[in-house]
Amino acid sequence: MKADLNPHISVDCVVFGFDGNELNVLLINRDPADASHPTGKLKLPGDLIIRSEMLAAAAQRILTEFTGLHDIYLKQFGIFDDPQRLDSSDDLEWLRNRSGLSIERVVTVAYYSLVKINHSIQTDLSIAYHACWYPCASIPALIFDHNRIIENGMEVLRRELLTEPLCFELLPDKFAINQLQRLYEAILGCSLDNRNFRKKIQRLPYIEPLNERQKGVPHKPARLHVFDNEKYLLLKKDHTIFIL
Amino acid sequence: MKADLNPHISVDCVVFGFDGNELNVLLINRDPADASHPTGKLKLPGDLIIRSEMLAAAAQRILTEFTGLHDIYLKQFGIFDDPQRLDSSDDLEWLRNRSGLSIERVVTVAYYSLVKINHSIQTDLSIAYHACWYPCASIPALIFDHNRIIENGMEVLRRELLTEPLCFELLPDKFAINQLQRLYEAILGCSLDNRNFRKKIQRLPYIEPLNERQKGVPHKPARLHVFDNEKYLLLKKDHTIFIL
DNA sequence: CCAAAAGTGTTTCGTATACACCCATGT
DNA sequence: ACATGGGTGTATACGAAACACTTTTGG
Repeated sequence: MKADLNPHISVDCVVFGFDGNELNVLLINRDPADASHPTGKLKLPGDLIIRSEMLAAAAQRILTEFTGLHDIYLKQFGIFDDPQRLDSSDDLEWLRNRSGLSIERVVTVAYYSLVKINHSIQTDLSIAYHACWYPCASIPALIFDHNRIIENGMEVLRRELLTEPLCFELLPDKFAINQLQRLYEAILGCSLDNRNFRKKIQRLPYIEPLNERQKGVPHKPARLHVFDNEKYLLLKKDHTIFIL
Repeated sequence: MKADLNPHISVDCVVFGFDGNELNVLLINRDPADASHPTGKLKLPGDLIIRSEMLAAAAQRILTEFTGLHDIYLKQFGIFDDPQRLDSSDDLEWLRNRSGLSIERVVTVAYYSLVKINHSIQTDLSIAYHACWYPCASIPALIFDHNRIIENGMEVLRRELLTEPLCFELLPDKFAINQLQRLYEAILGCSLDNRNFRKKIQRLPYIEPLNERQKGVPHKPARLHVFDNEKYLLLKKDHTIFIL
C-alpha cells in the first residue's frame, strides 16, 4: 500500500522473453505467497501509478521490481478503458483492499517490454509473488482483462517486429544467426528458409559478424554477431523494412 | 460545464482533412466567440471524459459536436501524461474555471481521425468555437502541448498510411487515381511517378474502376474508382503492404 | 565414426524504377 | 485552336523465393 497513488490510472506490463525456443510472458501471483489468499490467481505485473509519476516511469518501476533490470525496452501499445473491466469476480474487492483506496474506474495503460530472459534476476517481489515465465502458447486464465491485454500485445509485437529491430532486445548481445531465425519463427509462427534468411541478415550493414564462436555446444559452434544500434539509427531515414 | 466529468482523463482529437491539395487539421478557439476572453488562443477539439464513458466514445462525441459527422475513422495513437503538461501560462486556470472542477493532473489520450472535409457541416459548437481547417504545414501556436500532439499524430499517420488503407477515409467515395496520388504526395511529402503509381493502384483487387467520370472539370474528366472494403478485408491476412 | 547443427550458390520470377508522348475535354 | 490535366508501354535492375548437399565440431 503505497503513499500517494492515483486511483484512476494504472500501468500493466506484458514482459516478453525468449528462451531460445519459444516466446514467454512473465506473470505473477495476485497475492504474495504468505498472504491469506493462497489462491492460484495470476496477473500481469502492474500497479496504480503514483500521483505525479510519468506512465513510462511507472512501467520501469514495476519492471525493475520484478526483474531486477534497468533500462528495459518499453513500448506503450494500448489503453484498456472499459468502465466494466474490473467488475467481474472478486478481483475488484481485492484491489480495493490492497490499495486501501476507493476505486471506481481504473483505466490501464498497457506496455510491452522485451528482456533478455537470463539477465533477469530474482528480487524480493519476484520471489514473494512467484514471478514465472509462461509460454505465450499456453497462458492460463488471468484476472480482469489481462488475457486480452496479452493477446493485443502479441499482435502489436508481431507487427512491429517486421519494421523495427526489436529482436535484439530478446537475444543475448552476441547471437548466432540461427538463434535469430528461431526467434522470428517463434514470434511470427511460420518457418523461414535458412539460406535466404542468412543472406538477408548478412546484407544488413548494422549486423556485425565477430571473430568469435559459440562455446560448449556439442556440434559445430556458430559464428557470433552483434547488432550495432549506431549504424542502424544512421540508416533509419530510409524506412528500412526489416524482414518478411 | 457538463454533469459528471472525470477530471483526470481527457481526450484530444487531431482531425485530418484533405482539401485536394494539402493536409489540414481542424482547430477551434479556446473560448466561445461571445465569451469574456476574445483572445485568439487555439486548441484541438477535446474534452474531459464523462465519468463512465469509453475513451473512443468520448472522441466520437467530440467529433460529432464539431463536425456534425457520425462514424468517423478514429485511432488512438498516444498518451500525453507529463504531470507538468498543463502548468505553463494561464491555460490551467482557464480549464479549472471552465470545468468547475479541481483539476490537478490530466492525462490526455490522443486520437487522430480522418474525415472527408466537404462532408463536415457547421454545428452550434463549430460556429461558437470558430472551428477552422489549418494546413498542417502552418499550424499556429496552440495551448498546452497541443502542437506536440499534432506533430506526433502526423508521424503516426505517415507510418500507418503505408500499411493500411486510410487514404480512402480522406477522399470522396468516388475518386480519381490522380487525387489519390496527390493525397499520398501531400502526406508523405515526396513526389511519385504517375505511371508507376497508376499501375500499382490498378493492380489492387480492392480498388474498383467505375464506368463513370468526373463532371464539370475544364479538361479531360478522370475515371472514378471506389475502394471495396469487403474485398480488402478478405485479403488482409497477407500483411498486404500498400504503397512505398 | 557418428550425431547435430552450421554453413554455402544458383536459377527463376516478379515487382520496382526510370522515362516521354499522345489523348480527351471545356472554353 | 489551345490549355489543362488524363492516360499509356517498355526496358532494366534488384530482391524474393525455391531448392540439397557439404562442413565442422564434440562425444
